[in-house]
Amino acid sequence: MKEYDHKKIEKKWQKEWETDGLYKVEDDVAGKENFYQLVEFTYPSGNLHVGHWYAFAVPDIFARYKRMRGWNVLYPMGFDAFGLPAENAAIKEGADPKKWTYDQMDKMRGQFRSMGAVFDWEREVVSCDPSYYRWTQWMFTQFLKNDLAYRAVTKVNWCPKDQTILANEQVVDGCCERCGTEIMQKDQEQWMLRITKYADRLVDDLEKLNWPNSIKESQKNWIGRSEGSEISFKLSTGAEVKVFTTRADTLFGVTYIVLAPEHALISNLKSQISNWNEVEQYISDTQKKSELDRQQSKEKTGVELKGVTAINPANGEAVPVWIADYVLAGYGTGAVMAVPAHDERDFEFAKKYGLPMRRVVELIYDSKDSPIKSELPIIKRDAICAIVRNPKDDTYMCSVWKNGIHMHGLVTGGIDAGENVIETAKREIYEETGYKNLKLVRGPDFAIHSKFFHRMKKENRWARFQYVFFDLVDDEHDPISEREAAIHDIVWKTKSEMKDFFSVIEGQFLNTLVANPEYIFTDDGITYNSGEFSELPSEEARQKITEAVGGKMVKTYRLRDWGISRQRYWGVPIPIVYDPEGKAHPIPDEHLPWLLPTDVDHTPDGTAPLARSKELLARTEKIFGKGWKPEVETMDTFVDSSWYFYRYLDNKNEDEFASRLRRDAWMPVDLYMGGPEHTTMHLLYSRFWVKALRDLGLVEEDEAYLIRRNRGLVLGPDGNKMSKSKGNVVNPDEIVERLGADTVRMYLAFMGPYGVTGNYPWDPNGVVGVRRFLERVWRLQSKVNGQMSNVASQTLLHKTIQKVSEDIELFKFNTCISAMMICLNEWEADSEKGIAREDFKKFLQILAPFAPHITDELWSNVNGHMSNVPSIHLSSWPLYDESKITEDEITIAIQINGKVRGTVVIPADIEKEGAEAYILAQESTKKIINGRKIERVIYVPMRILSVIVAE
RNA sequence: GCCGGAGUGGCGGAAUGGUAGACGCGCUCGACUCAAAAUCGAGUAUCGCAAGAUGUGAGAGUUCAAGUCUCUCCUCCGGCACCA
Repeated sequence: MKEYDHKKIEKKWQKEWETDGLYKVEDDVAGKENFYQLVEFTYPSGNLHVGHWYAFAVPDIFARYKRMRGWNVLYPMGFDAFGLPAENAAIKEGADPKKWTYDQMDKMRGQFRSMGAVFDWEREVVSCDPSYYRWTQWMFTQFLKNDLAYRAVTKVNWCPKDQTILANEQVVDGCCERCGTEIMQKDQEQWMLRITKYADRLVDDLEKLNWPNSIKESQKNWIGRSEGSEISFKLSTGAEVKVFTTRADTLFGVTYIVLAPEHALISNLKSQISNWNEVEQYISDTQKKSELDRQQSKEKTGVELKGVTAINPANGEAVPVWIADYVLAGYGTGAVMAVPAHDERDFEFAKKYGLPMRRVVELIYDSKDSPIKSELPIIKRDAICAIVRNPKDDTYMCSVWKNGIHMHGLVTGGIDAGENVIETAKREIYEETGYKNLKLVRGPDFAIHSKFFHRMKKENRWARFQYVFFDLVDDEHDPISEREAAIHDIVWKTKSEMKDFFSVIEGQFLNTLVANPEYIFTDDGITYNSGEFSELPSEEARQKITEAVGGKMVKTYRLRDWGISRQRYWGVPIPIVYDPEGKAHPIPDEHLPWLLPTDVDHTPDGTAPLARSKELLARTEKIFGKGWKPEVETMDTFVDSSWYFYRYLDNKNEDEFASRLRRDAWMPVDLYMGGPEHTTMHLLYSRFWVKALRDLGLVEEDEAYLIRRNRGLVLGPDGNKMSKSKGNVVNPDEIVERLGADTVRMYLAFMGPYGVTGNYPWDPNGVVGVRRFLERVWRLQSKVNGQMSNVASQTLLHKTIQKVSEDIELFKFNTCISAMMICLNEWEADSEKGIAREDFKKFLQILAPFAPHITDELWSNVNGHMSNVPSIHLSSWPLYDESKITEDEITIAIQINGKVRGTVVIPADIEKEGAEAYILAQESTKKIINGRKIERVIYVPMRILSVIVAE
């Protein structure tokens, strides 16, 4: 037997597969269903790193498995070849971006081939190729004609280092996602795509996708839909301000309104504003602040617009109008109504500037101790709840009810006619506890509404307890009446003890109140002090109040339209020309592709390099006439990747981006595996793109990716993210050279489950472990003989087939490999008997997707080239035989009082009742039970016998 | 702060509510060898000589039985964040 020579074997089979066209994919194969598996096409960085292997070689296991399962699988490959990195690298090396990119792609194709993946290179897609971007341009013109693309002046994110505009999605913490430079805000005209038109569908359609919850939630967060009301406030000047609020239920609590400094109305009010200088100063100060500064400044600032007031439409009250930069111009209506009693930010602002607050929503809860009885009427009461602190030891007065009527645990009582809250509280404290020297420290302010059944009075109560806080002045107290003494005891509890003492809601609320003197109530509750809208649940109040003041319920989104203009060279030219009047026209279809000119110095200087192209201008004038000017901006590369999966289907089609026939054959993508970094960018953009194409009647589906799985990250051996500066980069070429592609593929699959976002350090020893496994498989061929397999090894094999078949469907490649290792371990331990050829062949088949080269070699070796199947990869996935998996004997664990004390082996064919008696009759069981009285027996077939005995 | 996810040996990780730590790495001992590597065999959660006890971020709960279910809390990762 020769040694396992991975180099020779891998080279041989890669060549063989290519010669035989083994992985060429037809669109329609009789008797087979199509399966479209996708991974994001890669950027041509010029060098394949471990991340690429993890991204492409591991999913290849699944693609190969699906093929063996009888699917016609398309798992294509291509290059996302436009964009900044190529351009920057080219500039750095003084090379032409095009040449540089094509050179890198050549290098990478060779590296990709060493993976032994099933890519059909005939279908390759290259986004910077005119045959591709012709369709990117065409789609843009279609969007333009259907009002999905438009040109507008907007605030844009400008990266001073890369000298280009960035999409919101490309700005992270106020810095450029790519180079980390702090971005600037700038007004600029650019081409926009109307993604906001799809905001609702982008949220709602997530429902039907088999995607991880985390991606769905991230996309929802990103879109940031919030449902609220738009309400108009009339100003004293006659103008009107619309505000957006999600809390219309608090409208009666408005004590001022705030406009964003950029609000368009402000300049119109100039003549009425008495402190205009101050206002103007504030606005210009705000404009000078960078976005980052504005986000990070915690201290709220603002200026009152003196001489102007706003009328609260709910109660006709005049309230002051302020401008402040905590209100964002770009969200909602750029103006808010301020309710300091129920909003943290308004509260902070009001506190700083001495603005009043008014509480209009209170907490309400239904008692769980004593729930109301639905057949009885509910009687409302005003009541107090006294919180009495002993300042000496910081404990609080609580009462323990002796007769089980416990409802509150504090001193409470109804307010009598003509009595005020403080008097009531003092009277109740005296009656119940005898203490008489009290100092009022706070209240009455907060109130909570409690609905409960009053057990002594036998009636339903809806009590509004107003909280009053006292400190004990001294310990002096009188004896209390016998009647009071009979129902409760007074105990003193610390803050933390109180938490456990009360029912959950009450305790939490109380603790918050006690701990935080500045607590404000921001939750939904029940309205109060709100005129005819009082005592309504928040939800209901929002609707009724909005309607009553002539407002409307609206949805607002955080998502902005997608700006696609880039002032760089290496991208798709935006297919637009301007006539002599400056009006934009799409380039007609017959002039597409609208080629990227080559006569350009593309050193970035903040202006679009295409503006310097004589070639482009000349072409424009030649086709459209003198005075016409070309658009000089290029497109964001996220446009290219928004539709690339269609082009794989029909990459040579010159008449359409993809024919209906091909699209019907393959779309939607069945399985999309990729990186978590694409969650709110590529995945959102391309979902929008597909929906837009569908609305234009260009495709059938409105979601392109049925199943999405995000992969994890491979870290360096030191547990850190691989980076050149840390010197922890693992070079896959070197490992492939030394240990083989099969080993690298399998090791990456073995590190942990695929399709979950986890981080796995690359363990150099771990790779060797996988290599050892393959060597042992290799050596096992010498034990293969033509004999019938024995029962034990068959049982093992079929269990292994079952485990691998099940786990591979769940992308748990790690446990598949583990199962195959177990099988090999046991076969080896028992190897004198030899391995039946048929068993070994089945084992190779389940290993084939993981290690395609070595298995094809061994397959041809054990078959002696006599097989009618020339490659193992054309064979069918072996099915396990249920009858071979069942064991004759099973091991049952014996549990005594919940603890495992031993095991018993029983014949597998004993019925449930029989088994119980059989196990109990075993000597070993009796020994464990040791004569104790059996009180209960629970038998779980195949697993465990749980015995409860008297101690 | 809000939303989502995760916490298990020295490490990566296994465990339909049913014998926690499979499999791999590492480590220890042994065989082979002049020696080393490779390979093979035995062992490897913690404490304990052992019997046994303890153990899945912390604490409660449900259950005959909890890594798994429920609640509270802590830590880490991802998304959003002065978003009204």
